[in-house]
Amino acid sequence: MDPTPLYEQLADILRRMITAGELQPRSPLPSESYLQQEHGVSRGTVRMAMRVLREEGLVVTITGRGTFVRVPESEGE
Amino acid sequence: MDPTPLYEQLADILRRMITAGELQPRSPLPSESYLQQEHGVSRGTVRMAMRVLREEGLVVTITGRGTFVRVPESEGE
DNA sequence: GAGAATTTGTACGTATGTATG
DNA sequence: ACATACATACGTACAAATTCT
Repeated sequence: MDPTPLYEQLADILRRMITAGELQPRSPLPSESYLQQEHGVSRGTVRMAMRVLREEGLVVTITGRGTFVRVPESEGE
Repeated sequence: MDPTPLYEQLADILRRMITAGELQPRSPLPSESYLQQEHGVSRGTVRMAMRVLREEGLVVTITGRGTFVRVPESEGE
């Protein structure tokens, strides 16, 4: 029952890369189009995963730039 | 007793905004995602309400743009 | 500065599955 | 069986911001 949704699975993968230190603070996550192709999911699904991480305060997204691992000390950046 | 379905209720609200002139011809209706959050319903329910209004000829929807109050004189626009 | 390419943001279209009354 | 309502997941189109050539 209730298999974990794809966007949750993708969020899990990215979350681990962050908490494991593979992705350092301020470093960019792979772009949406990359993740889309790499994981064989739609852009909407990628964006849902990103939203999960944003809501957890793990990443920050900037239009036209990308999504970055959040610096712990920053409230707004 | 069949309480009025949510999508009918939402259609009623939007229809009133149009007939009351709050929403002028060619002006955009609130987006699906906005209505979704604002009324606490799913996107499917919002879309059903929109379909009702489209079938009544009250609004016209354009992919990637939005849904607009129909101009009375236009058959196809 | 101009123009193209990249990246994220927003909006609608469609399909499927689940649950409830 | 059927209508309602939700969630997930695919797609297309267009807009905005930034970066690169």
